[in-house]
Amino acid sequence: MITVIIIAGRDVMRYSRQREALHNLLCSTKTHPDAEWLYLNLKKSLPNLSLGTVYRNLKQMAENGEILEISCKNSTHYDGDISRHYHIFCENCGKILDLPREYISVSVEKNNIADITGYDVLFQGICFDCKK
Amino acid sequence: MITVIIIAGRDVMRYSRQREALHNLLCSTKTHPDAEWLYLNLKKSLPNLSLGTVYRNLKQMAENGEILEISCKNSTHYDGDISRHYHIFCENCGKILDLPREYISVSVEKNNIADITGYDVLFQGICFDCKK
DNA sequence: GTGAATGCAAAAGCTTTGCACTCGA
DNA sequence: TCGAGTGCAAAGCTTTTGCATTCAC
Repeated sequence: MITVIIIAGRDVMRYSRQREALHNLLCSTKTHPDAEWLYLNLKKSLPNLSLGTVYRNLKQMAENGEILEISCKNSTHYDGDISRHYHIFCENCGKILDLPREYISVSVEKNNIADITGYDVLFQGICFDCKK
Repeated sequence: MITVIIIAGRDVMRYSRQREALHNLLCSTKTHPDAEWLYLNLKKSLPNLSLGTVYRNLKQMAENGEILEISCKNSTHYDGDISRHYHIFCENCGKILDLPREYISVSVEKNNIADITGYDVLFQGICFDCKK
């Protein structure tokens, strides 16, 4: 008899300087950058960094729930803040801003279409900087 | 004295068989297709149709508010139903389903971050078909 | 007739992937 | 040591664009 034990959950992950730097940078900025921006900014401290590594790690961290992915017009942005909050896409300058939870209330009733496991609200608007 | 009158709004648009077919197809399906699907399905009745034309018209119609754009993981989907409703992305099969307005309530309070002009809620979940 | 829209194909993003090498445990 | 993670470059997708041609008005 053969017993196969499948252990669910993420694979063992080794420490990597690149992934740590990526996570640190993402947590220290509020600009919701894309992969390209992260790559260019990390190049300063990690000159050998490659874009493939950035994408690989972002994908991995997003799957593990360590960071958030924000799907926006034709490109993906990332957020190191995984607390429940929402985003506003400024139609004028393209920036993505945080909209804290207290401004919004969302309630979902039971339905027979799907079991809802989560949701994301992306607002459109004109940010305070652009209004001026 | 020179008077310049700027007329806001969309440019004059000529009728085009391709655009009409695209809009008809989009309004007659509930599957929230992407450009590729629309292209392949219209090829049957418009054999000379090109993918560039599909993209050009989708972009144009979305800008005019005639159709909706749904930004999803790494590709854009479209919806011919522009009435206020929400979407569920099934994490199992990848389908996008409609979630009628009555199941959801969203309220946004005044804030000093941005003037909010609209929003989109994308739910994640497991659809009824996949649950079975 | 005029120029908006098309078809085609090339180019331009963005993202993933194969492979040899490096480095963490 | 050994295999997960990296760097590099090529490939894969999706989307845009330039240009000659077609077609709506």
